[in-house]
Amino acid sequence: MAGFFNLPSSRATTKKDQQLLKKVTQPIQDNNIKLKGSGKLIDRIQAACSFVKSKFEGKEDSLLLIREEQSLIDYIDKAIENNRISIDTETTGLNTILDDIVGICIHTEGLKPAYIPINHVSYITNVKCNDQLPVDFIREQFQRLVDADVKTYWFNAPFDIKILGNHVGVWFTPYWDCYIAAMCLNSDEKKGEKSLKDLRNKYCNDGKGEVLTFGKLFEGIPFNLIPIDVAYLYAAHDAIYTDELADFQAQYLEPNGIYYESHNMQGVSNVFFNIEMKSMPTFIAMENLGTAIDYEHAKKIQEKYHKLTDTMQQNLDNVLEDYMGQIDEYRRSHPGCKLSDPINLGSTQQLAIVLYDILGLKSPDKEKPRGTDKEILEQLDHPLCNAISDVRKFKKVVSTYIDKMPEEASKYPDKRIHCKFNQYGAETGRVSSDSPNLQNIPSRSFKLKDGTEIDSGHDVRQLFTASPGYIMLSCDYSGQEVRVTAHLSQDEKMIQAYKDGKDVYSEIASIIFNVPYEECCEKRPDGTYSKEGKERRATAKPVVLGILYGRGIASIGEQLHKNRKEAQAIYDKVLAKFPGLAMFLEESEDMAREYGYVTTVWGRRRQLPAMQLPYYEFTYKNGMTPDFDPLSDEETNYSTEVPEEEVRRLTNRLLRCNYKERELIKEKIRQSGINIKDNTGHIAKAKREVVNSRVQGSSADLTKLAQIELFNHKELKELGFRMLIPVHDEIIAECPVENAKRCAELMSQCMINAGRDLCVPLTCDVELFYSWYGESIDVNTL
DNA sequence: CAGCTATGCGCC
DNA sequence: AAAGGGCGCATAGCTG
Repeated sequence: MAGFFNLPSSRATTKKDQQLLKKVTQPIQDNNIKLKGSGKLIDRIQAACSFVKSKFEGKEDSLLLIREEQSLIDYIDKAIENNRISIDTETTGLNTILDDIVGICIHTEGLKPAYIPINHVSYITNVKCNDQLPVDFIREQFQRLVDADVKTYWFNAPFDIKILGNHVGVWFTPYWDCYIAAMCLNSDEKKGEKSLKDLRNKYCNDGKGEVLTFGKLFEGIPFNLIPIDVAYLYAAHDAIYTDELADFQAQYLEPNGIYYESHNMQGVSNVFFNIEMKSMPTFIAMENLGTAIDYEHAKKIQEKYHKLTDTMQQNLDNVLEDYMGQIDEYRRSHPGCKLSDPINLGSTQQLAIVLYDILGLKSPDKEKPRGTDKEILEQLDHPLCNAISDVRKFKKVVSTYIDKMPEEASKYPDKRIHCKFNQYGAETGRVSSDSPNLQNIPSRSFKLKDGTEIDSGHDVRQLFTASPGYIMLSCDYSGQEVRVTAHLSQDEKMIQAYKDGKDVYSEIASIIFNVPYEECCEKRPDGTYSKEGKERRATAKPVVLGILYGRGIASIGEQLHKNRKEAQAIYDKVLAKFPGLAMFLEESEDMAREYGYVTTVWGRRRQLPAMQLPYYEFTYKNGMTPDFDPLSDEETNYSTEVPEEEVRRLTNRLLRCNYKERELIKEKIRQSGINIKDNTGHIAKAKREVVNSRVQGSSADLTKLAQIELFNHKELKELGFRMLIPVHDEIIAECPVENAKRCAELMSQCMINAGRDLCVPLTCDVELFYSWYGESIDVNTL
């Protein structure tokens, strides 16, 4: 294995290399790969091939190409014996359902990394290449790994697992995903530098070899067109990189790892193995199953919303008519201005010109003098702004949801919508979703300027429907984040409130509105529904979350329509009522400052390096200290380092003065030959992230634990229960209609059980629908 | 032409 | 002085 990395330099350092690289990275002129005459593509393939071959000359024997049955059998035997294998797939694209598998890279200790070609096609004849093992045989062999429960190592496991599942027919349960491990170990891994190669170079390369940088080589060339004898040279790396990276990570994450104890990795290891790796199959299952779409309903609302969009656009055009004179006038007097012809009010730049330069309006938001967001448009309350607001709302909902969802689903043979869940989508540990994002589907209605209410929440959500014979279940944690906060803070009053079956949002609403607790609940003590109570609670909710996420007093006041003083009083009163909460806010900050990270209930970490930065950093310009002597030979003479004492003095001076003075003092310091790096902004942001990360991260942990519980529940499985979409504190699922009652009970029970480690009770609300957010079905009527 | 950023906005 | 956190996506507009 060590010898494998003694490769010749893979960087395009020679002139010839550079020319070759340039050639192969030229854009493809003709994307129609079926066309034999697509000369450009053929040129690029040939160029890429000769480049790879020249780089690997003489090294072909360090890699194994598996084209015979016995060869694969032997390899699988060895992997079973080792109880470990790394797997990586090569495909024609990134869609695990629509694209196809091209080959598989595997590696196990004691054998060379190997490549199994499956679907390579000659780029000249467009005919499938010879000597590729049949898929049925590969399935049989890989199934042996599954049956023997061999530990499988991957990078971005869900992708490869779905590819192998959908196109080879074998479903793996992953043991180790290096990507997820990397995020658990350092959630701060820089964006865009999270690829296998990036991470492997960062942590395993120790300068012992150059980076293989021909990742771009095959960009735009479908991998199945790369000749096998070239493909295997390139492809077999990934499995071995996976191994290297996993070995590095295991030093921290495996209980017998050398850094496990010394770095207190118990919590992180728990999150990796018992939350992340265990919940991974739940995401894989949801992505592959997808969600049914109600195409009839889609057609109906498409008609309705397109028509209304046209009406709104027409209305805007009419209003605009009145101002065309002024606009044309401006065009004449400002040649070369950015107004297009015809004018595009969807452009924020052009709209700003109209509002602020032509109409002479003044932004109500001092921070955004040329802002055009909905708050500003609303406050301007100008006929043009009002018309634009209406158009925007419709365009958003039509383009992002109503037109998009059916279109997205139609791509798939099963006509269901298959999004992607990014299990570690947020640095806090939250899941995100894309292609399409199913976690931001409208849930509320919006109002038009004329007062008409458009119920986009119901209209759009009902696009998502239960499979035939099934019914949808939606179950959400009530007050998930605040309950988690009660546990994290160990605030006795909060805990007691929950133990008494009270709602903390309502408790805080009673402080804000200065009315008894009972008048701040959605339901009165007699069980009847209270509109005012619900509203008060609903007002308190963002205030509570605001406090948790470091929202400023002024901003809280704004939301409550109170002045700064009143808002401060409310803030103080809330913290006085829950002293443990106040302490939690402080202690979390201390934790971040001391360790550089904060933790969740279950041990997840989020790195916040800004918390350990000094407020200001100073360096002497040009490395010249004030006593710089150009004739001196002493090296210290060139130091850029400002003495500690001086740093302290300057920092104090900057911190103590007010905002106005600060810029002046900064300028003075600069003039004295010192550069200033101001970290106060980063630190302030990190301070706000501190508490949020703990609360949001713990909530994410809890929801993932719930998914695990639901997925592995034997009875639920037998009842045909299956999850569809997790939406942060809520899980959408479906089950056969006849099992609805039992599934609803179990669903709620599982989700509550998932939080058994918390010191507060949890409550979950289940609802049943035939379509998401459609008419609520009473279990007893089924 | 793709790929990037800025702005705005949907959700929890 | 004032500052809410976490996402993904559509559109406009710029760049290479």
